[in-house]
Amino acid sequence: MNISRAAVLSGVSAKMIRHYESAGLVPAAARNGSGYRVYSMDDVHRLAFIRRARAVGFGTPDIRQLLSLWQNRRRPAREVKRLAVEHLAQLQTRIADLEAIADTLSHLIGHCHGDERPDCPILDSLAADDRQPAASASSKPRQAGKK
Amino acid sequence: MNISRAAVLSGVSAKMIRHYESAGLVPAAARNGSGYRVYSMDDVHRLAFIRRARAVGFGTPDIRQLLSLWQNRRRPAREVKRLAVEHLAQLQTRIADLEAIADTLSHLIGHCHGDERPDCPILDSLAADDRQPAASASSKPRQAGKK
DNA sequence: TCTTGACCTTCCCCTGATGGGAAGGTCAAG
DNA sequence: CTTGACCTTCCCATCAGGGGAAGGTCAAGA
Repeated sequence: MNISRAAVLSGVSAKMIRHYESAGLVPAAARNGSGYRVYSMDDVHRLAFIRRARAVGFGTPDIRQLLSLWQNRRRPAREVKRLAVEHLAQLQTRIADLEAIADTLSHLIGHCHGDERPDCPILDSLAADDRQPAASASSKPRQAGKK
Repeated sequence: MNISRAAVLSGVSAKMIRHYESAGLVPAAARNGSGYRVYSMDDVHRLAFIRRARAVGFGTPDIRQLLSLWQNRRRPAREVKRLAVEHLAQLQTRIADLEAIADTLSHLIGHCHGDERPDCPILDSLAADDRQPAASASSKPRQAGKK
């Protein structure tokens, strides 16, 4: 089958199929006489696997490893679990970071009256000096020797 | 002062100061006789404002608007609050998405024994067929007329 | 005065996943 | 043969940065 059919069956756009090929996530597709890429159902399954792995947030290097573990009949489940646990930890870190930002923001929003008046704690907070005065050095101290 | 001093005082790297200039977030800096960029404390404050806005996750277009609201003495706080509320909503959407992914992943992890055996529900789930069979069409139905 | 090295400039490439679009070749139906 | 749906490769853009090269400028010390 051609690439667009493989795209429909796998749920991965033709654009991304070519991209995964150039990124080495999938082996270079076979070609027919006119240079068109030709796919088998095995290829489609592999692409769908990639789509699902991406849907749970795995990045290219992780997916590469997952694919090779998937191919290998004798893989230990331990390896797969380790990858997943690491990835989950990263996700949780990102979530916590975003939550901290959201908390800050909603705090600011709660203090802003939000009417016609120009005074606004949100802007005030963005404009506030949050860095300590950096000791001395008046203008251009052309470092005597930094590192 | 030169760009590296402005970078230290504002907490924005010299690289990013140039980037913000080319992106139009800050007006083109004044130049001295040799073409070096020259900054005032006003410029530094503006850069620090950008840094803080980025720290709460605002993107370039939002920051552009926040800066112009900040400059304008007669702005209504309403405008600022609206931007912040919109941005918060986007943050919460992203957080919810990530949490859904994390939940899925931790569910899978919980079902994986993670030892030497090769059977692994994580890989099984990534390999599982999750798309309905797409009706018919056997091979290459070269569309008679799609859209 | 010359040397040195810290600083400045512009320009280009990289990230990661994805899409848009152009230029040009192929194929099948009418 | 024409048409248009499909395929190919290549380049560009996103976002918020960072890395680094090539080359000009400046100030301090010998």
